[in-house]
Amino acid sequence: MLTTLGAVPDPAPRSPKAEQTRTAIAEAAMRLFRAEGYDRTTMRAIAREAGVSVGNAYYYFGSKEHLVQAFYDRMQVEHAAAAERVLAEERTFEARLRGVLLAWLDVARPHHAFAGQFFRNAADPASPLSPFSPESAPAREASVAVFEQVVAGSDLKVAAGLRRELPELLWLAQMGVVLFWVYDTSPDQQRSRVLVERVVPVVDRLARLSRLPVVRGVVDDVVGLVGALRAP
Amino acid sequence: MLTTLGAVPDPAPRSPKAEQTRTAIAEAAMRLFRAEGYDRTTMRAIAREAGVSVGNAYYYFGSKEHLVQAFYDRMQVEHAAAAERVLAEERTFEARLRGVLLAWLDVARPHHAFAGQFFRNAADPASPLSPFSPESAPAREASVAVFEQVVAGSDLKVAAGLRRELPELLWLAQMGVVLFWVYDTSPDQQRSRVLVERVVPVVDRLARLSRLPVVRGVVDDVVGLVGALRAP
DNA sequence: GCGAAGTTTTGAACACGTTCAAGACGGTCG
DNA sequence: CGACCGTCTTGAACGTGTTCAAAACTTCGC
Repeated sequence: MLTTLGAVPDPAPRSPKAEQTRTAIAEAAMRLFRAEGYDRTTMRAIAREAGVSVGNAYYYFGSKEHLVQAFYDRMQVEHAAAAERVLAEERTFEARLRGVLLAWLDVARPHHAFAGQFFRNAADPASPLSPFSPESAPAREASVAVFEQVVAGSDLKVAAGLRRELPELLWLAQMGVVLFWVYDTSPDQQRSRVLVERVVPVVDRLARLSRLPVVRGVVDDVVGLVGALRAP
Repeated sequence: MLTTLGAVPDPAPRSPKAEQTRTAIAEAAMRLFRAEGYDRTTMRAIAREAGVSVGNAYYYFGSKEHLVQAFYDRMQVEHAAAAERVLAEERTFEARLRGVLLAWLDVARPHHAFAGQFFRNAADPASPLSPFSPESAPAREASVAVFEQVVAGSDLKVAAGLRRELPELLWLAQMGVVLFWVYDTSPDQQRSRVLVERVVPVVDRLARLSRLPVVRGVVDDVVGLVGALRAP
C-alpha cells in the first residue's frame, strides 16, 4: 500500500510564492515526522517550523493525513528508480522479483518507525490514502506496471490465463509484504527480508507449475476468482 | 482480525453495583456505535446515554478503542457458536471450511458499516486491538482452535508437515477474508461470499495436492517459511 | 495611481479524546 | 457510633485536529 498512494493536488498553487509556502509546509512536516513520528507531531508545530499559521497549512493540505502523501510519493519514485536498476541487471523471473521486492524494503527501511502510525490511516477503506482508493489509482497502476516489467523482461513461461493477471497478483503479493513489514518488529526488519527470500522461490515454482495438467485446474480457479472479483 | 480481539479486563469491577455501571457504559456505547457509527459517537454522548460522567467511562475503559472490544467479543462468541453448528453437520473438509467462513460473514453482516471505521485501529500494529497483539492472544487462539476442529473432524489427509501448520494458515486465510470484507462495497457484501465460495475449493484442492511428489517441494517451502517466521 | 476581484494568510474558536485532583460512597475495625 | 481506607464518581482542564470569518496581499483593467 505504501508504495501506491497517489498525489492529490489539493488547491494547485497559483503563484510561485504560494508554491514556496506549500513546499515549506510539506518539508517542515517531513522533518518533524522523521524526527518525532506522526502522532507526536502537531499541526501547530508543523506550522511553526514552516513559519506560517496553522490555518495556512490547512489552506494547502486538507488534513494532516494529506501531508503524508508527499512522503508516499517520494518513496514511490525512489522505489521505481531502484526497481529499474534491478531489472536492467537480472533476467530470470526469480531474481527480478526478488530484487524488486527487496528494493522496496531498502527504500522503506528508514521510515519503519512511523510507517505503522500512518498505515493505520491507509487501512481505512474510506481514506484517500487507502491503496484501493480512486485517489491512489495512478500510483497503483504505476506500481502494477513495474511488476508487468518484472514478468515481461524475464524468462518466465506461464499459462495464458495466468499471464494476464500475474502483474496484479504480484502487486497484491507486494501489498502482503508491506503488511508483514509494518508488523515486523525484528531488528532492521530482517524477518521481512527472510519472508521475501523464501516466498519468491515459492511463487516462482508455482508459476512454472501452472502449465502442469494437474495444477491447471487450481490455476484456472484462481484466475477466474480474480476476474470475478474485479468488475462491479 | 475482527474475530480475534480479546477481552482486556481493565480494572475488574469489585462490587455488583460497579459491574452494573460497567455494562451500562458498554451497552450505551454499543447502541450509539450501531446508530451513529464509531467516529460520530463521542465519549460525552456515551457517558450521557449511560447516565454517568465522562471520567467514569474512562475508569472502566482505558480508551474509546477499548469499548470496541466488547463488540469484538460478542462477535467472536456468536461466530464460535455458529461454527459449532456447522461442524456438527458437515464432514468433508470443503464443506466445513466453507460453512465456518460463511458463518463469520453472517455474524458480521449487520456491522459492516462501522467495521471499517474501527478496523483502522485494529490495523495499527501498536494497538491492543491488532489481531497480533498480546492482548488478543486468547481470542486468536480460540479462533485457531475452531480451524483445528475444521481439520480434525474432516476427511482431509495432508502431508504431515502441513498438517501441523494448517489451522494457523486457515486462520490467516480468514484474516484475508476479513480484510476483503472490510473493503467490500458490494450490496450485502455479496462479493465476499463469492470470494469464500471460490477460494474454498482452491484451498481444498491445494491441500489434497500437497501429498503429490511434484507439489511436495512447494509445500515444504511454505511450511518452512511459516516456521521460520514464527519464533523471535 | 485606484478600486475591485481574486488569492493567500491569520488566529481565535470549536469539538473531540483524554487526564486528574478532588470528592462521595461503602464497608470494616476499634 | 466514628474514623478510616479502598472503590467509585465527578467535572473542569488540557492538548489535539480542524474550521472560518476576517484581514492582508497581489493582480489587473482603467
